[in-house]
Amino acid sequence: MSPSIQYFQFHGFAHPSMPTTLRIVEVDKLKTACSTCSLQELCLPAGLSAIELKSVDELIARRRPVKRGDYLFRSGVALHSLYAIRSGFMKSCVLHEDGREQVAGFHMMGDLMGLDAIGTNQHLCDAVALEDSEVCEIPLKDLEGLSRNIPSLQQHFHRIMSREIARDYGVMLLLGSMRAEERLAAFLLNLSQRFAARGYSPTEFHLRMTREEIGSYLGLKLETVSRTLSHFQAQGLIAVQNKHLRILSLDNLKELVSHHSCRS
Amino acid sequence: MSPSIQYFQFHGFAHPSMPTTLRIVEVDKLKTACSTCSLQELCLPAGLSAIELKSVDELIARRRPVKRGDYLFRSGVALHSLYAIRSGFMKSCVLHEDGREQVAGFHMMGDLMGLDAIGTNQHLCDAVALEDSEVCEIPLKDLEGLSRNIPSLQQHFHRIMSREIARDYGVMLLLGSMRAEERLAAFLLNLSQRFAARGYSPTEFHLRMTREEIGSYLGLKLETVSRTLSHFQAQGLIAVQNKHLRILSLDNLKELVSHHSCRS
DNA sequence: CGCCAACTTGATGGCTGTCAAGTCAGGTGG
DNA sequence: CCACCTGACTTGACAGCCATCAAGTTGGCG
Repeated sequence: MSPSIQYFQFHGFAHPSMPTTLRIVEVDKLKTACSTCSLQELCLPAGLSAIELKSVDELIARRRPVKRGDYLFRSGVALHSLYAIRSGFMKSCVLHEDGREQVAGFHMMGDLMGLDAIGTNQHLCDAVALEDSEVCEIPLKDLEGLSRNIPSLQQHFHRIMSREIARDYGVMLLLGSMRAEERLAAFLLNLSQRFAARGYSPTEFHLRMTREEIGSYLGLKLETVSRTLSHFQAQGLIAVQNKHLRILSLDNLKELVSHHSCRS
Repeated sequence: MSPSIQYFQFHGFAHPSMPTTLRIVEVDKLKTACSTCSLQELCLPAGLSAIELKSVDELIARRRPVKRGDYLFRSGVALHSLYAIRSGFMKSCVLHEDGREQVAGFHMMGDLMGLDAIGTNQHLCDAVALEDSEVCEIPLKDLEGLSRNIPSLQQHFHRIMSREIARDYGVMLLLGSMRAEERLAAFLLNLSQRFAARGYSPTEFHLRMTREEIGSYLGLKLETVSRTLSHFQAQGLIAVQNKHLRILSLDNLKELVSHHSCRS
């Protein structure tokens, strides 16, 4: 699928088997830099000039693979870096004191994770890879330092944090005032949009998460998610088999979300 | 209650009846500056040195009164400034396309409003005063400029945005996995904490919002809010009469939130 | 082939939304 | 000062949506 060549070193990062002082520079190192990354328009460097982009390249401490099921970070640990997802798919889970757990979001390429931890310098949620992924590690201190010199970087960073707040407002609206069908329709449309923004099909994709994780995110039980998906399929809105999903009528789904019948 | 003296001018702001070039400096002008504001530990300038504080003073474009029921800003309008609440109580409402509306948060002294608008340069929610209030207007561009020169201001601004994200995660958890009683208990405890942090009684306060607004925020109907409050009262957890509320047992309320029986 | 997690589908019950009626508080005008 | 009115609130009866419990199916993997 996407090129999965392992680069030994990027910036200040050496392969474990190498002395840390030895830095191996790959011939095509630039291919892994922000300046040549296909996600640059979605990710942190969006809107920067070529020169500024080079500075951001230097910001990335290293790229780090995260295997499916592994934690990128855990709730409670100190914040070191933010993480930009380069490839793959992740979820973030908020933990309640009493063990209650809820999926707070699903994250894909170009998304920045760890923003919630800046406030306390301590991660407030777990980040788990739902498929083999790769992230770019961005030390917060370095980012703050650089954004003092590059106003457009500073602004874009603020924009990213603000967008996260706006996204949360949307989720709050969803959880607070929508019925099961509307929630699921909104969820599918959201995934559709985000895949489309990344150059994938907006109508056919793979659900990387389980029904239970979808339910947790939407405030529903997994049985309700399953039932509702079946219902959508019976109505001819989607075609779903296991984790493979095809949207047959984007319009009808959209109508479902805005044509809320009850729970005014 | 709080001193409600009207200062004609602060920085770059003149009373309408005065020529804008004339600046009247009040004798006790300093009393209205961040450097002498009692909220400084809660608000934007938290953690700054005395010198840095003076720079932040200059940041405040003006103070602006907002009467009960008035809008501080409306969804859709361009973002000019962030607003720090100096006194009073406000709500923010997200609007769904189809007219559905939900209270996204309640805000009191020291809170910063408008953070969700940075992403699009356009406000995404309405801000309405629930009682006569006063806000400090902070032009975003100026704030971004100053925070480039004062790292601790930059960090604190990031902290504030991050805290907002963390708060939203809490609300998502509440909306997604709690039952009506737990939601309301969590809501009352949250208010209690915030009042306490501002030097008010944590156990006795005035509910500035209607039952309907509480319900909207918590994803419940106003009848359910009313019933649950009555239920709490019958159990001896609170004493409520109209908008006056007294918490009789903080511990039992806390237990309610963490001792979730159902909806695992 | 067999096991297990993930999923589907059905039956039942409870929480909370909906509808309705009545009470209360605050403000206005006579 | 009181009657009146309106919006906010309370309380009750009922119903619907979704959680819960349960059983069965599917798919992936060793």
